[in-house]
Amino acid sequence: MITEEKQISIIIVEDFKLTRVGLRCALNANPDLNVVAECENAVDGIKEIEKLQPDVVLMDLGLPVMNGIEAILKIREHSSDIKIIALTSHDREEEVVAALSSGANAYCLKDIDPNKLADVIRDVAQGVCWIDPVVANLALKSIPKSENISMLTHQAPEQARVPLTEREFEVLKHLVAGKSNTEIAKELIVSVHTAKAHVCSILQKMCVNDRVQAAVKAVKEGIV
Amino acid sequence: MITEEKQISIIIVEDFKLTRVGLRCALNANPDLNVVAECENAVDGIKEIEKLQPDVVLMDLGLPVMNGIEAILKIREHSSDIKIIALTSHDREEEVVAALSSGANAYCLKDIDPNKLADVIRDVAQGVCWIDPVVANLALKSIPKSENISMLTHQAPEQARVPLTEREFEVLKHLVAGKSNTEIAKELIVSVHTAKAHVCSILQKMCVNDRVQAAVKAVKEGIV
DNA sequence: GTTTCCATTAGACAATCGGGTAATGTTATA
DNA sequence: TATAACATTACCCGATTGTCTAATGGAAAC
Repeated sequence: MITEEKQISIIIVEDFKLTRVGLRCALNANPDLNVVAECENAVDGIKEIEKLQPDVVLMDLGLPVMNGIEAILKIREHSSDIKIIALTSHDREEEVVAALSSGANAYCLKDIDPNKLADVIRDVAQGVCWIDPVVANLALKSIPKSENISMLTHQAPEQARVPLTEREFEVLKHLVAGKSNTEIAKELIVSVHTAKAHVCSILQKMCVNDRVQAAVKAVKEGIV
Repeated sequence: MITEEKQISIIIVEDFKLTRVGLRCALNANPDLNVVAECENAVDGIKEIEKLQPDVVLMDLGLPVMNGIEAILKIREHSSDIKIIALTSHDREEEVVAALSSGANAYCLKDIDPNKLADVIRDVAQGVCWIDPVVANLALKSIPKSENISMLTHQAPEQARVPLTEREFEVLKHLVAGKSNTEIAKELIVSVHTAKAHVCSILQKMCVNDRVQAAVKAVKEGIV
């Protein structure tokens, strides 16, 4: 599952220069990791991230002016593909939950072993959610008990979901962005008829009645 | 942080014998891992776990009779130290959330690379929370937005968002549910004109162009 | 080589949507 | 009391949506 055919590009956002340099050195010692930029504040960080589209962002939470959580929210407004590792030196509960619910994929304490951090980066680049032992319980506790656990305790009927095609998936992303059929068509350089056909197909496959339901379902299930 | 001075004891709970044997072989190939018991059902599994007090439990979720989630709940009644890795072959959303909220520390799909699984076990034994890429988004999405995220993000001045009225909030909920203006009107026992007026107002206040964007924004910001 | 799946295009149609403007009654708050 | 904010209703109109049927070409699977 975890393949490492090409380098993982990384941007570090961290206010302490010493930590920044330390991270870069430690990570660049790994041939498959490539620190493409370092930023000392969130504003620069967001700019660089939009420009360079890295695979992974190491985001310090304790930044001045705009803090890490705000930065994560900002990043998530535009991109959901970039993986974000929240870095911090302490373990305040609210911060853990806030970071993860804001869109961070992982949560590390700064005293992590550099080699371990490299491993985590590789994992997270593949989409893994990784949470430091010190705060893992906090994060897990914040997951609400499913109100219908009993439903699961005796097998729920699997509802054979029909998979979307690649093209439909593209259309869905635009749909979730709130674009009209006309706009989607323009974006994909096809006729409006095509866009409509795809949307129609998406609605049927997702078992929903209209594009709003499709968008909401897509967001809730994280398929964006 | 991750030290491996002594062996990690493991109990496997899995109904398919072939998978069980496969897991044991793969794991025992690692000198630091030690499979101390295998069980083909949850009842035996719980007994063995209580008796042997392993470091880590590999718990299949798709067990017959008493399924994995029930088993996890049972285990957690007595012990919180034992680390539980939920194993499954599919990726049903409810199951992911249910497993984690029931007390699992990690969630793996069965198609994981055996060596990777060994790594995960080492991590989880240290308390790490590890969630497979395929379902990581689902898990993270289920973490509720901290209501006081604004406390951590000294924002607010920039946005100056107009607050929705109670009525508009009601309408928004129906909108997110994918209902049409007509349906919303029926639900709230008002005329379609009223529903439209509210929707129009919602769109303006939320600074979006159409109901899809409003719905997506509402879901993403957790105001549903 | 045939069949199946997918992407593409088209026309037509009823239903719905979103934006105007405007009016009325209620309820707070100043 | 007066002013503001909100909920409510109404009409019009252009744009958009979702569904239908139907056809074509390419690619993959059998």
